[in-house]
Order: sequence, then C-alpha cells, then structure tokens
Amino acid sequence: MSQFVNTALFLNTHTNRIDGKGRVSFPAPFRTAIDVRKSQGVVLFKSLSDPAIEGMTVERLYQMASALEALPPFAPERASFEISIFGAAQALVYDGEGRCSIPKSLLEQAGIAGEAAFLGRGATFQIWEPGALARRVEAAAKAITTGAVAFPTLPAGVL
Amino acid sequence: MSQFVNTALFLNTHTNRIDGKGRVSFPAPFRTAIDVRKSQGVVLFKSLSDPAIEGMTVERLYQMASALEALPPFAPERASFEISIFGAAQALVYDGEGRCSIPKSLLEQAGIAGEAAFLGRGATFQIWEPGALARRVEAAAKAITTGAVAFPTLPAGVL
DNA sequence: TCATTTCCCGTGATATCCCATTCCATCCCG
DNA sequence: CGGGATGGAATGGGATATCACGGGAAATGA
Repeated sequence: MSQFVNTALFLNTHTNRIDGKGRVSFPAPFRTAIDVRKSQGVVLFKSLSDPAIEGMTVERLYQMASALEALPPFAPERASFEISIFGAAQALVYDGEGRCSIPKSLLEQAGIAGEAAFLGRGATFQIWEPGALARRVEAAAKAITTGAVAFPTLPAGVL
Repeated sequence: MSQFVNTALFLNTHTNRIDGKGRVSFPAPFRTAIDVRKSQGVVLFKSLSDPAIEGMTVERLYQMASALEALPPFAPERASFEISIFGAAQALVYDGEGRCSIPKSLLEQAGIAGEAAFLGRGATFQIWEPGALARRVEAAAKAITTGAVAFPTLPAGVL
C-alpha cells in the first residue's frame, strides 16, 4: 500500500471534446492528482489489451520497468514488453489551460475522433472512444455480477 | 479500542434532503468519524451488489487497490474491477457547511431524487433511495430471524 | 511563404464558497 | 416539571471561482 499511495490515483470517467486543432482538455482531477504527487509527467502508449490508449505517470512506468528488470535480460516476454511499451511511449504535455494534443496515430488506433473518454483506473488511466468504453464498462459490470471474476481478498486485519 | 480500529467507522442511518443544486448534507457523525481518523477523504462509486451508491475512505480504497496490485497488470479480473470501481469512483468533497454534491449519474443509477439515506456499514457506507433502503432493511432482518444467514464466530482471543 | 503548432484571451455552464435562516435536541433555570 | 435559551446541524439563495472550449494572434518549422 505505501508504495501505491506514492503514485497519482486516477478516478472517474471524463468525456471531453476534441476541437478542430486536435486539442482536448486533460481532466482537471487528473491534473490535480498528478500535481499532488509531484509527478514528473505522464506518458501515453497503445494499449496492449484494449482498443484504447494507455496512460500513466513516469513513476509508474519505472515500476513496470523494475518488474521487467527481474526477468533475464534476453527473456522473450521482456523483449516484447520493452518494445511494445517503452518503444511506443510518448510524453503527454498540456498547456496552461490543461489541454493536450494526442498524437494522431494513437487516436486512430483507438478509433477516437470528436470526443475522448478518459477512464481512471487507479495507478493508470485509459483514453477510449466513448461508445466503445460504454460497451466495455457494461461487460465489466456483467463479469462481476455473474461472478465470472472475483475480487481478491483484502489483507487481514484491515480494521 | 483504538488499537483495533484504524479506519473510520460509519454508523446509523441518516436521511437528508437534496436541494435544487444537487447538494446534500453529509451526515455530521460521518464527518466526525472521518476527521477523527484524519482520513484523506471519501470516494463514491456505484454499488456492485445493491441499487445504491457505495462510499468509503480513500485509505480503504487504497487497500482494495493493493489487493488488485497483487494481480498481473493486464489480468482480466483486474481490468473488470479497475473499470467498475476506479472508473466510476468520484472523490466526495464537502464544503464548510458539510454539504456535498453527488454526481447525477450516481443518483440516477441508485434511483435517488429529493432525499438520500446514508447507511453506515462500518468501514464503508451506502447511499440509498429511502424507500428502497427500508425494504432492504426489512429483508436483512428477516434473513437473520429466520436463520437464513448466521453470524460468523468472532476471532479467538478478542477478550 | 504556407502550414502547423503554441500561446493567450474571452465566454458560457457548472460547481464552489459564503452568509443567512430554519430546524431540532439538549440544557438551564424558574 | 415546564418552557424558554442555546448551540449544533440542516437547508436556502446569491455571489464567486473553476473548467471546458472556442477562436485569434504569435511563434515555429518545413
């Protein structure tokens, strides 16, 4: 837990418009979360599991790098993740009004145009095409209510 | 007592009115419980099990996040919970008068309008439509008196 | 020179702050 | 024991700040 609270916590879903210049407001609560943790910045890369863009602080990216460091230098999974994540990651910068411009290549891969839905996922966030996200949310709720997935037990002695 | 309880305890049921601006008084005893534990704040999200809004301290949310951290970053069950919990979680902030504004989306999902019933559930609380809560309370009482559910034994050595 | 990006200001909608009033349970005093 | 006093809590309404977002001007780069 203590290692988790040192990273920004992204919550809620925020859907914002992309204007003619390709600008979109990066959600104010996300900016606050980043500021509070004095993060050095945020990176984006194509999601490996969803039709969406993956986002996280560079501190979080370091944590993932550390996990990969535990693998042998030439392990196949290490190479694959290094290439797919670090090789594709780009810094996200936003101006004084909190607006950023997301690279067109990432938008296309996620099928985003006109509106972008920012989905908080705790230590990370994702950027979705709003319709696709709605369907994904529905599927997640269904998986939980039908018992297809179970929440891991909480650590003992939480009270 | 204090050596056992590290988290805020939410007790009792408080029904308050929602005004035209969508504001509602967050029950004073709940605020006290939060202050006493010097909690960093409270978050709300749609309940996964009831027609209600779930509420807990961010510390408690961190505990849930920790449990998810135990899973690989791209595990499917992890995704479902991250989306359903973090993706829907909103920080609850209240002003100097102790009032908060609950997002319309959450109110609609719980069928709340006009009045909101805050139900203390120990480490967490829920916000219900008063009528729905009354029926739920009735059902809970019945399940216990008929023996349909039984209380688990206390941990050894509590005395 | 033209296209693209970055910066800066304006605006409308929404949310937050602040002051005032009402409500209610308890306390105090006769 | 009764009735007013008291203080915390809930509620109402107006003023203010924040945020998303549009558009023009300046800067950058090919």
